[in-house]
Amino acid sequence: MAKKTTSSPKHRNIPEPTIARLPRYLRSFAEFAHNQHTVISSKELAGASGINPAQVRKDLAYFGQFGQRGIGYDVKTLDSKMREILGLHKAWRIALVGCGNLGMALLQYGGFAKAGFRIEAAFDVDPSKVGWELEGVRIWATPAIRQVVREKKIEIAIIAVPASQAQRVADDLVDAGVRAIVNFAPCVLTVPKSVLVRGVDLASELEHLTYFLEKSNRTEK
Amino acid sequence: MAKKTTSSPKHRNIPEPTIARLPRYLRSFAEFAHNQHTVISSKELAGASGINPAQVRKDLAYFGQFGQRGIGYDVKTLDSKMREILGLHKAWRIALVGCGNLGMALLQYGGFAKAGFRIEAAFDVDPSKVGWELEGVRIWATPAIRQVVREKKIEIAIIAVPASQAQRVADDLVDAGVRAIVNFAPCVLTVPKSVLVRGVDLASELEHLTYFLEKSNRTEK
DNA sequence: TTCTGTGAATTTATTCACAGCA
DNA sequence: TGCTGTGAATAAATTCACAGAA
Repeated sequence: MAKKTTSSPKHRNIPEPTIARLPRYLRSFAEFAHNQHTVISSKELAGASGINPAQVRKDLAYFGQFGQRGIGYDVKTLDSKMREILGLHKAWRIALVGCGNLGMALLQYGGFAKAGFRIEAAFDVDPSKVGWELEGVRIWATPAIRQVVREKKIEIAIIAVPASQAQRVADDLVDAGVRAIVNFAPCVLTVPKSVLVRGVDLASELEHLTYFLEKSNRTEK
Repeated sequence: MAKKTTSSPKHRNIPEPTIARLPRYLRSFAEFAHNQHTVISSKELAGASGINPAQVRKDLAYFGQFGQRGIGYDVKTLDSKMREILGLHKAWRIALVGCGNLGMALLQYGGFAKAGFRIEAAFDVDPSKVGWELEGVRIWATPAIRQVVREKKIEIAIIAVPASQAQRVADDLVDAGVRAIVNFAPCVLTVPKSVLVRGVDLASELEHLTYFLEKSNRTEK
C-alpha cells in the first residue's frame, strides 16, 4: 500500500494545544540548561511545565524522534530543534501599532528581545509622539502604516490601539502585506483567512480568575 | 424520581473552554448594546465572536435558560447575568508586583478599569520608585508585600517581575492570603492548589504565530 | 415560522499501558 | 533496568439535528 506524501516527520497535522505548549517547553529547556542538565526525561520536563509525561512525549514525537530510550532527551538538541520548529532561527520583522501605555510597555518589554524578537517600527496617531525614537525604534504616524510596513517588509504586527480603531488598523496592516497579528484590543478582527490573528485580552484573564473565585465563594456558603 | 441536589442551574461542571469564552461574549454584549440592539440570536453572537452558534447556545445554557425560543436573548439580561457569573458585580482587590515597563503599563492600562478592575497597591524593588503614586496607586517596597497585602485584604495579584524573582514573590503573596495570581513572568509557579494561577506569556504568543508562518513557508516551497 | 435548549453523534485531545531499544 | 515512542482506551469538547416554545 503506497504511503501518503509526507513532508514532515509526521504527516498528520499537529493539534493546536500541542503547538501552544511548545513555547512552555522552550522555557523549560533554558531553565534546565542553566542548571547544567544535559539530558532531561519526559517526566522532568512534565514536572517543570505542569503537564502529563505521556503528553510531553506525544507532543515532542509529532516532530520527530528526538529522545533516546532508556536515557531521555538531550537538552541542547531539543532546544535547537524546538527553535527550528517554532521558526525562531530567523529574525522576524515586527511592527507595533499604538504607543499608549500598553504599546510603550511592549516596546520596552525585555521579554520579546530575550525571545529573539525585535520591533522594527512603531506607529501612533498622537502627533506629539511621531518622530520620536524609543529603544532605537522610530515612531511613525499611523497613516504611514501602509508605506512603512511595505517598505520594511514587516511580517508580524502587534496591535495595541483602542478597540474602536483596531479593525481599521488591521485593514491597513493586511493591505500592506502583514501575515500575522497579535491583537491586544478587546475585539474580534476580521481579516482574510491567509492572515493569522491571535487575540490577547488582559482583562479577560482577570475575569477568568474572578469566575472561579466567585464560584468558590458561592459553594463555600 | 428524585432530582439530584443542584446549587447551580446545571449540576455538571462547566468545561474550561466555555469559561474562557465568557469574557468574549461579554465584549459582544457591550458592542451590541452600543448599537441599540435589545435582542441577539446565538447566530449573531456567534458571528461577532467567531464561534459556532450551537456552541454559543450550549455555553449559555450551562448557566440557565436565558433565551426565548423563536426570539433570541435579551442583551441587557444576558450582560447582567454574565457579569454575575464572572463575579464582576463586586470590586475585587488587586495588587501589582513589579513596576518595570510592563508593570507600569498594566498600572495605567485603561482596559482593567474599563472592565471594572482597580489596582489597590503596587510593589517594586527599586527604592527610587518606592513611595511614588501613579494613577492614584501607591508604590510600596517589595518586602512590604506580606504586610500591605494582608492589611488591604488583596485577593488577586498580578506578577510582572523577572522570571527569576517570580516564585519568591508568589510565595509571599500566597503567604499574605492572595487567592489568585495572573503571572506575566515566563515561568511556572508552584503554589498551593487552593490558589489559582493564570500565566500570560507575551513572547509565546509571537512564537505561536511564527510556528505557523514558518510552516507555511515550508509547505510553500 | 424562528430560534432556543439539548441529547446524540462526531471530532479532538489526553492518558494509559506496553513494546522496543539503549 | 529506565525511558522513549506510540497504538488503544478514555475523556472532553464541538457540532449536528431536532423537539419544543413563542
